[in-house]
Amino acid sequence: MFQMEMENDKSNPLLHGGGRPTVFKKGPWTAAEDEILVDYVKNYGDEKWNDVSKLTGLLREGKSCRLRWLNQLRPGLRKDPITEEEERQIIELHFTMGSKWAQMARLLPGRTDNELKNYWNTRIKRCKRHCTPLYPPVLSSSSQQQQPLNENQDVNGINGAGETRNNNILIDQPTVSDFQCEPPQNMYCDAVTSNLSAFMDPGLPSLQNEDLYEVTSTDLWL
DNA sequence: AACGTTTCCAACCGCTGGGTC
DNA sequence: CGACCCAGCGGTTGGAAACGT
Repeated sequence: MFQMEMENDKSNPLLHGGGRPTVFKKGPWTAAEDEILVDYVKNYGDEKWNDVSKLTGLLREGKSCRLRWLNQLRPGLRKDPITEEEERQIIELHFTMGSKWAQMARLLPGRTDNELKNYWNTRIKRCKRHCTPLYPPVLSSSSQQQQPLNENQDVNGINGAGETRNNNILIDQPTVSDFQCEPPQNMYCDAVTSNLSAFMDPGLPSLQNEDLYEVTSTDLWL
């Protein structure tokens, strides 16, 4: 058993004198630590994270073990880059759910909440720099229509966390003032592009001579 | 080649809510 | 019913890699 092996290994730096250690290791995980954690989950399941150090001698906080397992080690995780289709889904989901990363991750098999959060933070930075909208007008304009309530919404429009809502849509995202430049008074986007692909890359030119749709700053800077 | 900037991502921190005593 | 513990979650940070000049 891995636990016995570890306890007998006097040279193992991960060992401690029994019980829960008072000081836990931090920083990047080693392959050896990963192996111990995977072994623990095989034997005890992916709950009781505070027992990991006690049962395996691993000098990691339960919290850290849980995170490592969920985000890196558990089976079924996808390691490939986020696809265009997934990007569309993330944008749509964020538009309707706000920053509910864990809920969003459940709808995107193989992706983790951390991954989605990282993606979105990068997107925010990119949009700020390019002065482009976080959400495409296609979504923004549809917000004027009835949307299904999500489970976190109350009936008042503003919740206790300071999040505001547009109709029934919970929105917690950077405000206009968070962006480096002023929002445009108006802006033209290609309405023919009813899917979101034109907005995947904010660097793409959006001005067209034909089939233009005027997007107000309200649409763009919710 | 060197340097600065941007992007990506793993990991930590602090808070919250549910369960238990 | 309050105190405590713990799992879960979202926000944030920091380092490495990639990219641009």
